Amino acid sequence: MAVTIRDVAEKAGVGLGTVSRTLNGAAHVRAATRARIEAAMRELGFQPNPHASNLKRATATTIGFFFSSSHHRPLSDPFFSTLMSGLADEATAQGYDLLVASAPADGGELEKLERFVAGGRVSGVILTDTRINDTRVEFLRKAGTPFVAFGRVKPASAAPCIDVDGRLGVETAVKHLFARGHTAIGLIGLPEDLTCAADRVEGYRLGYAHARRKVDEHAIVMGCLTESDGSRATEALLSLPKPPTAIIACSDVLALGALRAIHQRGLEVGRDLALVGFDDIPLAAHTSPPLTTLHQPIYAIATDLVRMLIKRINGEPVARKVIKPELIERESTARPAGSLRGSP
Amino acid sequence: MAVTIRDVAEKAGVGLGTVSRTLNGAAHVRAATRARIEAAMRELGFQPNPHASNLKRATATTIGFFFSSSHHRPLSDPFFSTLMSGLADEATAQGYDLLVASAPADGGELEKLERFVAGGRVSGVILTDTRINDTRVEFLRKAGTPFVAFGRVKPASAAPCIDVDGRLGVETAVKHLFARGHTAIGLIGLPEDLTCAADRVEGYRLGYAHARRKVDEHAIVMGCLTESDGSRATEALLSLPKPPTAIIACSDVLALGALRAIHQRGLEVGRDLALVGFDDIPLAAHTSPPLTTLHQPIYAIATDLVRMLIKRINGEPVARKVIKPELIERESTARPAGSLRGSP
DNA sequence: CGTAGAATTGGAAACGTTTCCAAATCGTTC
DNA sequence: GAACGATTTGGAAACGTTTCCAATTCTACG
Repeated sequence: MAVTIRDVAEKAGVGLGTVSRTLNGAAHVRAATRARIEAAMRELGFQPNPHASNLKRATATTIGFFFSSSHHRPLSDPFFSTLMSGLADEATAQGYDLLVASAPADGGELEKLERFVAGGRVSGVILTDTRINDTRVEFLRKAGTPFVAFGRVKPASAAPCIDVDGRLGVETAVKHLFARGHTAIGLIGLPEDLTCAADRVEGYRLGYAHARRKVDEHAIVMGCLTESDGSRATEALLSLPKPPTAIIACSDVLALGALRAIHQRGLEVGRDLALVGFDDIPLAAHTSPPLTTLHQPIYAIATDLVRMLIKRINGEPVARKVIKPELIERESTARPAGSLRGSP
Repeated sequence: MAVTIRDVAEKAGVGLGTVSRTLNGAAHVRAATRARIEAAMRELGFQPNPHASNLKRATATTIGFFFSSSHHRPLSDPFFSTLMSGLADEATAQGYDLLVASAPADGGELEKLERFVAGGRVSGVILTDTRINDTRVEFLRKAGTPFVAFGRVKPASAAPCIDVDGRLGVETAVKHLFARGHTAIGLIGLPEDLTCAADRVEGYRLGYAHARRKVDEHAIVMGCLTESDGSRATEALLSLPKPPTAIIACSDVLALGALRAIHQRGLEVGRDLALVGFDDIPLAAHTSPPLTTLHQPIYAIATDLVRMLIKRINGEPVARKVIKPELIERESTARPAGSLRGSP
């Protein structure tokens, strides 16, 4: 049987309470006593039993990360694993455990979430890819569980969140392309139920409005989040009677698909067509040609989410954050439209 | 305060023990009684407190997944997130929680692992990317914690594992390339402390031996696991006095780097040079040209690891598994060597 | 209907902490 | 050195389960 607080107390010749106080911040313990207790702990190899303390405290030092397994985002999206790593690193650094659960968006999501929250299994939850009318948000708000989200949260009062300003991002991209002489820009959008989807389309329209140009509604294709979706959407765009000379894909994985579709048409990105992605996954710098894209600092966002959640758990006020995506210019948009092959 | 087992017992007019038994498999509870108890549970919205049961049972229904954050594999490797998803899905499906922790391979890894294991925080651990003389294996073996690993485990008695037969895989690739008329094949290897690294090099040598050819030691370049490493290694291979006409990269991410480096030299994969990857990440089917690669069923491996671990936790015997990677032929090796531009 | 044996049931004790209150000790000041 | 407040300390009770044993209730059979 493992060594308990009682063994430590006995060995150090003190009471149970004193050992417990030493464990938790050492308030009201004389330095000499504490030293003795700590020595005893070391000597006995004492490890506090988390279950006992969780039970008594009716909470856990555990953060829950909940993601939809089969929603839109493919499992292999580098976005996801970078986020995951940031969460794990920061949670560990802050002395929290990270509990991970997945559920298909369509079925049993709330049940999973309930189990997650029930009995204080976690002290707070992190959501990602928030949706319009997100039932998870509603559920957590009702349950009174502290949570934060990556992606806008609808009743702003429900929880703080980190949101990347996709509107600004796409608008910047559109302006960038217009500045390089493009006139017809295609947009590959995200699944419409994601909060960020509408934003990005809006940014697209803003960019057009700013240039006093009229949006060709056929040049907006809504996709999902996989590479194949990107290819398909690009096919559609290139088959338009008046195909665009530039394409903005709302995620890098979509852009990778676009890259391939363009290539398969015998065209070359950067020479025949411009392409802009969104995310700046590490791979984006390494495609051929390297991809101009809107950078989201995903790892930093992940660590920040953890810090925000912990503050929230501790009852401190936390403000929502909006991050401006930065346009990373690479070769996929290097050539001005006028010099593109096949341009008028 | 939450509703407890005691409230349920009272409401259903039964004793504590009966409710508890109903919760855990309903052994020795009459159907009528159980129905009454379940009704009471539903009515009161009872959720068992996991901390209490963990404390009493001195264990948790929790699986720990431990990964090295900054070892070699980049955070964004799709390999990793696919694995992660498989673990999460299967653990959830089996009624287990998944606890995730990361630590840099060089510092504090064992301390993290200890905290992980201490006090029964997890009932078993899953490791990945096992290393030669892996201290984690040693630690877990000594601690008596059930664990399984993705990657060979050295004292085979320590734990069951799933290993992909990299030797066979690379040998197959070499044979495939020889069969297509190649004579000089470069190999981009993995970090040498990984158990799988040596295997793959060995497979390479076997393939050469089988063809009664002599290995050019300069054609073996050890890399890490990032895209840039792949580029760098490819640069080195292409700068050899007698550059290879085909390259095998020991991971798809490395192959992506190779793809770029080759492209930057003005060469084209599939036309001027053949390329084979390892992993078959989803992207591999979508590069240009699509990548011939050795398929590892990562998601299936992940779910299987979970099942194996649970068996192990329950004391059932579990055998190690060796998976044969399957060569997926795509266009990156489509053309026989004789037709390659610049071939003799 | 009685009885043995099996199946079901009730409830006390225990898991290892934290938390509270009362008791003991300390340090100051008169 | 007495008195007093502040600080430190000890330990019982409680957190919500599980698990055991003993007690009770069934079932089947003569």
